Amino acid sequence: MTEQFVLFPDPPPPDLVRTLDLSGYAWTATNTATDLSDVEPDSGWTGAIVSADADPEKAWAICRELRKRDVPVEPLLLLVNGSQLEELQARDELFDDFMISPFHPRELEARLRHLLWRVGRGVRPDVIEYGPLSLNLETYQAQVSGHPLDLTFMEYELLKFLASHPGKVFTRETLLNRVWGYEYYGGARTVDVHVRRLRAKLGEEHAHMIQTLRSVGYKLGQSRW
Amino acid sequence: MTEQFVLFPDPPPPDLVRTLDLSGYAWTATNTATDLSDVEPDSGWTGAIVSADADPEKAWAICRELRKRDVPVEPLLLLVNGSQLEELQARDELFDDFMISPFHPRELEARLRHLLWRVGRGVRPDVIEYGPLSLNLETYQAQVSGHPLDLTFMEYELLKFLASHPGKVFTRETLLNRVWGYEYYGGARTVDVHVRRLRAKLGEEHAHMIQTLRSVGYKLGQSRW
DNA sequence: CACAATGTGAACGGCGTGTGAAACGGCGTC
DNA sequence: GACGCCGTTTCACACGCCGTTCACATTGTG
Repeated sequence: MTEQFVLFPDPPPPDLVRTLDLSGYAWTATNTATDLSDVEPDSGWTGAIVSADADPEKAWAICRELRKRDVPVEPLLLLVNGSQLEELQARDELFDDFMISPFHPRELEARLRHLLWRVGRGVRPDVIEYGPLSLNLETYQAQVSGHPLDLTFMEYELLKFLASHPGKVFTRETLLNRVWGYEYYGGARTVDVHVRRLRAKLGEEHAHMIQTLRSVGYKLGQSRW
Repeated sequence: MTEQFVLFPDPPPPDLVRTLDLSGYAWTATNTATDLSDVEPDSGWTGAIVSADADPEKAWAICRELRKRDVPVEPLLLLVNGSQLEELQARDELFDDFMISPFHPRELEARLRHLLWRVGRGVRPDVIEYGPLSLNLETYQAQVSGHPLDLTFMEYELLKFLASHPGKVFTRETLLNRVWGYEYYGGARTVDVHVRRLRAKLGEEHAHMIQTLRSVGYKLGQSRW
């Protein structure tokens, strides 16, 4: 119900308005980002759609304003015409997605839906996924490639922490601090045993997801470069 | 820098190939995700571009495969035609961005650039770079001109220290103190052996990056004067 | 040419890690 | 309160990597 988009400019492009209305999205148009706070809904803006068609310079300014707020407006969809594609370069941080106008109404719907899904996932991750691994944080269930894993509490916590930072290496010391707690005082070999059990439960096929870095620690998966 | 994209299907759409070639992106086409590991570059795939135009069902299957790997392929750009936009619904997790074909070559360029930028900044690049050399301090990965190096702990530490001060010459004594630790007491020739192994692993092409200064010590790279 | 410094190959051995099993401790049941 | 179960921690031992050292070859320098 409280889907409220910010639109630029005011008045917005007719085809944009038409599609939003048909899709059931509410919107508010503006020409200046400064006075946005006055009309901002309590739940915050759902996102922004900025058309750079008419006044590109001002559109970029609006984007910057929207991004500079205490709570940046996300997602931000940019509408450009074909000749403006080069302008996107070196401005990657100012928008989340873009679309070439004139556009297909269904494309706008699809992009908005996908953008909302993406930010929704980012803000409140109730599941952590990495490759074949999937951790449901609400139900404490874990599975690899569809097969559920019967993990104990500590095993789950360790795997969750590793999967939250894929590719990053953690020393046993760090793992003890972050997973077991700062007040924990015990042997570092405890980590080894839990890693061993995790590998066993991951199965031979996925055991290598947790890698050992000799005289350093452990990491889950690999990040490229 | 080896930018290597995975393309589906094989052969890929001609306009896609043409644009990628013109933009200077390397690519590999495939019809099955299973045999991808055989041709995967050492540095991993840069991303994937899946065309759902010809065979939508198989395209979705490919997307799932690419996402379920131990190292998920990211970013994944989906190519659809206008009538397939509805199929995107409820499949948000299978792609990062989509584009309607036929497409404007500049749009493809812009989307790829923005996608690469996004995934690139997603992981905070805590890396040391010097020339073709690149050290990821978080994952303890090292590579020269795209090829990963399989370094041991001490080799990595030594290379990291040298790369942190490019062009500067260090005596064996200094290296022992700074890399091995101040309390270390052992023969200085240990450094020589590690330098030798580093040179070997750097490959003949880059072995000269570590230079010997007779009766002084070692340095990495050239000091510019 | 002589000597020193460095490169090279190989071998030793310590130490980090994997592995199996036992001990510990909390918690619920009888 | 005694017992047993289960998750966790600790211990002991074996294995193999890899850091270190040595002997010898090669290169460079006065």
